[in-house]
Amino acid sequence: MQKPPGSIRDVARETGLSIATISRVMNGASNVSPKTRQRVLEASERLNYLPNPAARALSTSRSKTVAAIVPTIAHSVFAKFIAGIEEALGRQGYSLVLAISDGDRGAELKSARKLLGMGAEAFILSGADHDPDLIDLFRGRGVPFALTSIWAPGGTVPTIGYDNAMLAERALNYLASMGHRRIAVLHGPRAESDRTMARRQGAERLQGRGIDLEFHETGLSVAGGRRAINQVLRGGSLPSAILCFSDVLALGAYFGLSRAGLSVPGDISVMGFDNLDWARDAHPPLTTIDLPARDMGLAVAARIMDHLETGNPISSLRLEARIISRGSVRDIG
Amino acid sequence: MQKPPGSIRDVARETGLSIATISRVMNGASNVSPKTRQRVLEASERLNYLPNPAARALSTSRSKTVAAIVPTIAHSVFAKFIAGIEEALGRQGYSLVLAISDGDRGAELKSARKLLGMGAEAFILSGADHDPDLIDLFRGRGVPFALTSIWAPGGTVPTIGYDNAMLAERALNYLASMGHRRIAVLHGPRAESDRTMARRQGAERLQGRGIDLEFHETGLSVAGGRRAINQVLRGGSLPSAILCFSDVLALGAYFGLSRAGLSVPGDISVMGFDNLDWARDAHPPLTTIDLPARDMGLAVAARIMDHLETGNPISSLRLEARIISRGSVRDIG
DNA sequence: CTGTTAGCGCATTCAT
DNA sequence: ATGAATGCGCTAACAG
Repeated sequence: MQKPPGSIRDVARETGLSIATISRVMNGASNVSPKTRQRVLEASERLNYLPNPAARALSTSRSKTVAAIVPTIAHSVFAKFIAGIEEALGRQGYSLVLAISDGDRGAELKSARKLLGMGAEAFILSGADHDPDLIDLFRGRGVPFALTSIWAPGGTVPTIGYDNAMLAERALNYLASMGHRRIAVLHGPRAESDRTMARRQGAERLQGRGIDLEFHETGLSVAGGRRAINQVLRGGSLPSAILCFSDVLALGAYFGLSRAGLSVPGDISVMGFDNLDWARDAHPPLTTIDLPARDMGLAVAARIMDHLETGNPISSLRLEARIISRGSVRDIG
Repeated sequence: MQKPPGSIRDVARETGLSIATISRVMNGASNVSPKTRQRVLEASERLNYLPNPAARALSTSRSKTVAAIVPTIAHSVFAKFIAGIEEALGRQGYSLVLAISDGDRGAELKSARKLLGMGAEAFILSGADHDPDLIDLFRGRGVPFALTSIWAPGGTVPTIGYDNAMLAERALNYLASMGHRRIAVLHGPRAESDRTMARRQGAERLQGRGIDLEFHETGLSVAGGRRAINQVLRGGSLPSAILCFSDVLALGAYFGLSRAGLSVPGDISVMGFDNLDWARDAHPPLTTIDLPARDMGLAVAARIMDHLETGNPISSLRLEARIISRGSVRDIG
């Protein structure tokens, strides 16, 4: 089928040099005379030569390939995260192999097996919830990996992300500082995401302490946000603010409220989580928590590559996320 | 660093068989006695053995890896597209290596070189606009590739996508059929996307024929849509409808119009392009063109794998996209 | 600075 | 149904 690409020997023959020298040039070794290097480069160009990656990988037992398994890429936080990973890896000549698990532990395990079998050297996972066999698999083979979107100090595995519980608590405190006492919290399915669970737990710490919380679990989508809003509106007395554990839900809330003829923040305040691209340009501009998804991608990738090259352990990292005050929360204090 | 994973020889030793037999079992060859197969499988399990992908690739000159280079994954049409590719590849044991070009031809070329050098067997590109060197590179090495998001029959390269010009024309015809004669068209930077260009050209075919068109080129983002709306509003007489060449722009339009106190579709109609997840749940629900992004991903992946396995040429495919009438376009006819 | 050589781990003839 | 031997293309010691 494929025309067999030229091998290192062809270049050696063409230049009258040995394959070792060609190899040196292709790997940027220093101990090659400039003239020879030049000659080799030209010949490679002429012969359209490119080192065979499989042979190289076999010889060095390095593939320079890192795998990421994410639950979805449809939500742009993940998209940004992936873009960050890809950018960092690319800068150092690494490649990204991607798999999507749809939040299913079994699918994740299966993907991991496949990717391992394709030569991935390290893995980037999301969240803390994984098939135990997965972790065993990695441990057993000494495959480096890191968990992201969470920060769980003390554990034995490196985590690079945010303190979800704390952020939720802080968001609620912010709303409280604006005078809100009765708050509805919208979030996605807890079963699908330990991040969601952590946020909810963080929020629950405020329960009672003068704050009245009502939780609404719904689908993690605009449709879900809208449905949840309908529920909220059907309730007895309206909350003065709505905290959404994702901007996607907040968008659904916007639409639902608009449909109901309620104005934000005049009638009700809305706060999000993520700081998606459109948040700034929404009407009204959405007050939300800025999650540094891209930075998270850059950070894991950097740490993983460092580990791969130096053997330094992958250290955990807590990323800062700050509240961005825009127009969707009214001070009723 | 890494504990050296067991090799085929370890399994051979453990079972007292030859490496050839182990290889046969690992590849599901038929000519192995069930008992032996069983024995091998157990030993592999026990030794935690996994065939070395590099060695396998070197021996077979197949990596079962397909590369996709997309301009971005931030827009969910692309995210869906990628998800489709990944799903189809995964089902057949292929892996996806992903690179993001940010719409830059040079970056795309560079990524392609890298991915080729990592063993990608085939490439999935977006649109028709690429560095000539890229195509030469593929041609020169006999690397299969396909262009997506466009459908350009007659060309020498396989294209799998939609007829962008025709879709734009059809969208405009739809608006015309609803009585709209004065229409503003919002679109992203033409320089960055030949799809945008094609759509605009398709739209221009309606110029004059009783339809009055005004084009607004802006950033491909919610912010861009909102800015463009401000421009539209500053113009003399208002158009009765706005056609956005992306739902993302339509969302910006919604916000911009809402800000201006204009109601959709009461004061002005809005139509999108993409049918993103939220379109159905927007308020009002967005009338748009449903682009089958996921199907497109499934289709390219399937065709590429078929080519890789059988040598059949990759055939082009025109995907259907239909208009979804929802509430954002009013019949003023 | 350059050449020689020995594997890397596996798939694959060719025998048996 | 199984085994022995060869080579895939390259890197890394070692030799000079």
